[in-house]
Amino acid sequence: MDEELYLDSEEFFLDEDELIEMAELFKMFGDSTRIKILCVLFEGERCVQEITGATGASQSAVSHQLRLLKQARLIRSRRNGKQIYYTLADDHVKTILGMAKEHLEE
Amino acid sequence: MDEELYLDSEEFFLDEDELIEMAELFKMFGDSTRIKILCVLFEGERCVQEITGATGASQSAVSHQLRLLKQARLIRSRRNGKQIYYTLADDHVKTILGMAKEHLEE
DNA sequence: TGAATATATGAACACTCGCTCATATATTGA
DNA sequence: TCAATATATGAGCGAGTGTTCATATATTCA
Repeated sequence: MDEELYLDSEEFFLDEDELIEMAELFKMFGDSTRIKILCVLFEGERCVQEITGATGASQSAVSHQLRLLKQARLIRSRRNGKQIYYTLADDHVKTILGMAKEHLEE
Repeated sequence: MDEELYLDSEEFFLDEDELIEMAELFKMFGDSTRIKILCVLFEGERCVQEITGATGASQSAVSHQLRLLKQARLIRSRRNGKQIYYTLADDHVKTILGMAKEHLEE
């Protein structure tokens, strides 16, 4: 019930909280609109208009998803005048997507 | 609408189909029961009973999730007598989970 | 063959998710 | 201050998800 899962000799293990955190993280990658947004941000900082244009989703849909991505700490934002600019929070996002792509290419 | 997303100088890009495939892949990691199952399989081949015991989920729940993981080609199965043994399909699973863990530890 | 065991499967349900639509908030410039 | 622009937010919906419960299928062994 409350046991930890120990993973091989490299001491990779997850307790119940980490498990849930990890599932939450992956849920963020489990939607193509969000992946699109992240991919757009791979190229650098972008404002909502730009993201909306590049993804083809509605302004509202993009805004909702940006909120989720921000809550998950995958992206950061800063205001500049009327626009709000978003960037990837760290490089792991890119690495994780890269791994996934490698997996799919087999 | 139908545009591809080009990602930085490394030529990382995704067309619409790859985007959906990738989202489907990540959805598989987006549930703690499934992550538990994958983690159990990190240690090697396991039968359903063992997986059920290690995860604490019901036999039926485990079986349903194993089917999804198999459909997603993340695991393989082989029958040995009454039991069916499951294994990870490749090493990327481990790498992807490892990346996620690294991300969460920051 | 028949009981016991291991696993899979289908239906049903509560819950979650991503979207749209309408509207609110924030900022700028006239 | 007011209109225009950029973004965020809340309600509501249709679709999808993970579980349980009951049952089906497969295999072994007596």
